[in-house]
Amino acid sequence: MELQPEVSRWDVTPSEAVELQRRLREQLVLRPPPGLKVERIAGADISTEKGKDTGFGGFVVLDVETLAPVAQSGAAVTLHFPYVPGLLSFRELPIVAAAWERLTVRPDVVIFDGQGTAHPRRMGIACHGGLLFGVPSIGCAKSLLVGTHGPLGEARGSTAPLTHRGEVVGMAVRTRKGVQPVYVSPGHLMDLPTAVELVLKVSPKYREPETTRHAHRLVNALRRADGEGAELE
DNA sequence: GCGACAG
DNA sequence: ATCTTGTCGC
Repeated sequence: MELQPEVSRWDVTPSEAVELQRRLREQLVLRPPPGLKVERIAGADISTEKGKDTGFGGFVVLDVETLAPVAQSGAAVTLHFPYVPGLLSFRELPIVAAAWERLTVRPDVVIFDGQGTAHPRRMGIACHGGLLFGVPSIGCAKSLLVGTHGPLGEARGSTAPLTHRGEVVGMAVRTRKGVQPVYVSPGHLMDLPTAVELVLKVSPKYREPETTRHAHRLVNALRRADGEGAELE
């Protein structure tokens, strides 16, 4: 038996998970690979059911110019970690990883539904996922975990730096006029300006990125199909 | 000790 | 996240 790499170690207690995050963050690279070209961008998400312990995860890869889906994958995995603020990756990544293994088309960037560096230890699910898959990643959350920001303009594209303990850890971004902003932060192999630019690019019409919207629909469909006795791949 | 707290 | 119906506004 070989010891699992720390980046894919899920059999930990909440206390051990916190220590693991402190070590993993040393491996983070907060800048894009030189000459990064983004042609395909993916969204990852999971769906769970109230009284059950099965999680349905999936990826949807989009052409970054047309935003048309070019590939997708899904997987059902038993949940083994509770939802604990700050430790979301330990609950969701095992499921997302199973779907990643079934994804045949590799995206250039992955957008996660949650925080990147806008996290107590700068190791949100987007950071952990980027490290795990070795892919540039972005965190785009619907609400804040940590940090504060000043007011931002009403227009789509308006931004306001998100600060935590004296550091700029992300950006509040208005992706649509008249709606609450989303919170963007780099995951791995990514920087804040590039993350904000990409999120705006894939969110031309609605508050959330098209990647997230597609992934969310996919995993919910998988969950419902499973409940009806159907078997999907 | 109290309040906050991604999904 | 999930549980749920109608309802207010562009």
